[in-house]
Order: sequence, then structure tokens, then C-alpha cells
Amino acid sequence: MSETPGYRPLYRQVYDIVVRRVAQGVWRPGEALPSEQSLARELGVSQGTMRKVLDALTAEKVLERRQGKGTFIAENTQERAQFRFFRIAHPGGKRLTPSLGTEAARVRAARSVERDRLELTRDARVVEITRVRHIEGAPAIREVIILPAAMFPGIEKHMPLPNSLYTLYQSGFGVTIVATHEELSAQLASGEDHRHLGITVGAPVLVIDRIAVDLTERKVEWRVSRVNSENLVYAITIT
Amino acid sequence: MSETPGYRPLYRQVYDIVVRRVAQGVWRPGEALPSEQSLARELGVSQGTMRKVLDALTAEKVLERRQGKGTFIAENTQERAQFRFFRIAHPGGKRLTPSLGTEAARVRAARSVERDRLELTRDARVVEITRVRHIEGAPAIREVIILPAAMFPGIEKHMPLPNSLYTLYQSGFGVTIVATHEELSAQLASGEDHRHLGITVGAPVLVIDRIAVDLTERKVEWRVSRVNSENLVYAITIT
DNA sequence: GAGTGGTCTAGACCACGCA
DNA sequence: GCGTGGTCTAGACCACTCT
Repeated sequence: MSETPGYRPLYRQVYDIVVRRVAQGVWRPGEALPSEQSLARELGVSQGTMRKVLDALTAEKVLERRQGKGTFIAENTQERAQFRFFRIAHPGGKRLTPSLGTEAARVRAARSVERDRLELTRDARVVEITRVRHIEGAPAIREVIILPAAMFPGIEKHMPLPNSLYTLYQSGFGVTIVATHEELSAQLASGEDHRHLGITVGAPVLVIDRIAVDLTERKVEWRVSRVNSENLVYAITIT
Repeated sequence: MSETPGYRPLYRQVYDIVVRRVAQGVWRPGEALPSEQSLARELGVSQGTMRKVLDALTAEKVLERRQGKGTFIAENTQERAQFRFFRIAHPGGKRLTPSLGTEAARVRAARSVERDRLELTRDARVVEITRVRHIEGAPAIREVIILPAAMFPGIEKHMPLPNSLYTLYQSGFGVTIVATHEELSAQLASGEDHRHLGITVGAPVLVIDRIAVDLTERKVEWRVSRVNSENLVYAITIT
């Protein structure tokens, strides 16, 4: 993570330049970059080196390349973000798309635990979003989402929020989520779970504690999801 | 998955050749392959194309490349397999290494559900391994592992089994696990969980249902792990 | 046909590990 | 100092998309 190689390959430097441009929003989501050739010329490297950079960013899902068309800023579209970071499914079955039940948002001072998890300063404020998501008509997931208010000014006015928040983060606030760290545990349904999800107290609940990281490696979102595990699973492939 | 490109790049053909050799055990785990140069010469391609193949297999963790030393068959060593496929940790903390509690193995006819999950023929036999794993001295995980007996002849005689079975699969049976598909759910502790893990009936248990896939895309292992979720989580990073 | 990304080559030089 | 993988270049040609 914090190596000092003492040697910095050319493609690494070029990579950083391109990442910086993407993070600064030089190109909009869905927009095409200049061609491999012209970028290589502009940055004074060979086409092969430029390709290595663009291929790496494609592997990280920051860019998309389409033969014959061009290189594009990857869009966290609803469907795409859905399948990438939303991993709830029926057992042995296909992925699901939730619909919105209820939601609420407010801005307030960050609590100690929130400052720790999101690496915020002492006087930071956060946006707290609480929502219930339905699957096939029934309430299934209760989420509490904490965002640094400074990074998402006015997001609480975007209600109703889109199904995939990461699309909004990218298009509305220039924040591109590239990774999430999740910790899953089993817990028993609380009174709140009962009220919001309609499950009996003491039923098993799958709890997902997630930190989302953006292109510039900032911790951008803390989300705790409580899933009615009766007929839902968290599905993932490890490679 | 089942595309018919109508066009087959050279590196793809070379890739298949190398995969076949690895699967056939032409080189042993930990052993060095011939150098990039000599492989390229032997297979009649340029060094650049050969590199593309070896880099791809390195990304899939089938090979390992070490500058100045050579290209090696990746070993599913205890530690490595441990960190790659064993994802149990303390909340917010470091990964853990379990130790063996009790274990038992027997060979029997496959049940219907096992034939389905492992895509076995009607008369197939399986090895059933049951074991309890301890973390920091206390029983924490109960696993039931189902293997196709034909693929692992005599594995039940290897008791006590190593902590990481995937190391044994590779070194003892030439089976290299390259991916797992997992489905996680929350359940309540059963009487069996109480007996084996010492937790109270009705406590929350994290259940991991895993199918492991080998280099040749065979479904090689079905494993159900029941984890005492009181002080343990399943930690994963999605990129 | 023009322009893009995708493949392939041949060769040079650099960084690393080891004897 | 040699052999290995890692980087970088320059250029050719192929496949795909759109006009």
C-alpha cells in the first residue's frame, strides 16, 4: 500500500495523470476519451504504454473500451452498479432488483464512531439516509447510510433517491465508487427490524457492514444493511 | 460463456495449451516453468504474445511470476489459500487462522441434492467430511464438505486433514481450485450447532454455502460452513 | 473508407536474484 | 555477469463501427 519503489515506471506516472483527470471530471460519465493514439502523443509515450494504462483502468471498471468505437468513462448505471455491488439474491437463483419502500434523510454532526469509520475531522457533519427496500413487494432490507456532508452537499434534497445511489454519487457529485469493503454477520431481528421489515423479533437477520471507497481512495460511504434472510442470500464469487 | 467468436486470437490458443499442461500436471506446484523466451520459441509465438498468456494466468493466480527468478506454478499453500478463500475475521480486524477441533470422513452414495449441486452422475459416490474448526481455542465453525469420490480417491485416509484442504486437493490429487461461488445467509442455531459449537439454540449463525470450481471448470467441492457469528464476521472486498 | 480498439511482432533496455 | 521477468518502443496488420 505505502511502498516506496525508488523506481517509478512510465506507465505508472501516466496512469496517475489519467486517474487525476477522471477524478477531476475532465470527461463526463459515458463520454469518450481521446483515442489511444492521440493520448499517447499528448503525453509523450508510445501507444503500447498508453494501452497498458487504459487497459488497467478498464480492468478496474473505471473505463470501458469498445472496439471500433472508442474508450469511455464507465457509467455506474443502475443496472451495472446493481449487479456489481448489490449482491442479494434468491438461494441458488438470479439476482434481484429491489424497489424503494420508505426513506428519510437528515444532516447532523458526525458521531464518534462515524468519524472513525469515515476518517472525518472532529467537527465534520454527515448525511444520514435511512431507507427500507422491498423485494417482490415485501420489505426486505433496511439500510442506514452515512455520508460526509461536505462531499455530498445538498444530497438530502434529491429525494426520492434513485435505487442505486452510486449512480447519483457519480453523476451528481463526481464521486466514483471503485471498491467496497464488507463485513457480514448474522444477528437476531430487533424491535426496529420487526417494525420496518415485518419480521418477528428473534428471527435471523443478515447484516452487511460496508465501507465504500472512491477513485481517490477516500472512504466515502458507510452503510449498514439488515436483510431479512428468510428467503434471501448474499451471493458472491471469489476468484 | 459459450460464445463462438468465429475468430480465435493466437494468445487464446496458446493460453489453452498452457492451461492444459498445468491441468495435466506437466509442472508440479511450486515448480518453475521454462522461461518466457523458451516457451515462446517452443510454441512459435513472439515473446510479447507469450507474456500476455503468462500474465493472464498470473492474474488468475494459477501462475506466479518473480522478477529475476522465473515463472512458477502457484501453490495453494496453507497461508495463501487461507487468505484467499477463508474470509472469517474479527469485526474490523485482522484475518484469523482456525485450528482443527474434530473431524470425520466417510464414503457413501451421493444424495440427489449432492448430485445436483456437483453435477454428478446417478451412481456417483461422494466423500463426506465433517469437521469442527476452532478459533482462539473455542469451537467456531462447523463444516460439512462433499467431494466426488472419483476425483479424490482415498482422501478419507489422509486424516487428520490439513487446515487448508485446497492445498491437499492440489498436491495430492492435482485439483487446483480457482474460484468459489458462495451464498451467505443468517440462520438460527440448531441442536446440532449447540452440540458442536457450544452456542445456545436460537443464537444467530452465519451460514456459508460454497461450490468450488477447478481449473477445468469442474464443480469439485460443496461445502456448507456454519459460523458462530457472535464475535466473527465474513470479510470481503468487492472491486 | 476512415477511425477506433485489438493483436502480434522484433528488439532494446531496465530491475532483480543469484552464484 | 548471467538469466529472469518488467518496461518501453515502433510499426504492421486485423476486427469492428459508422458514414
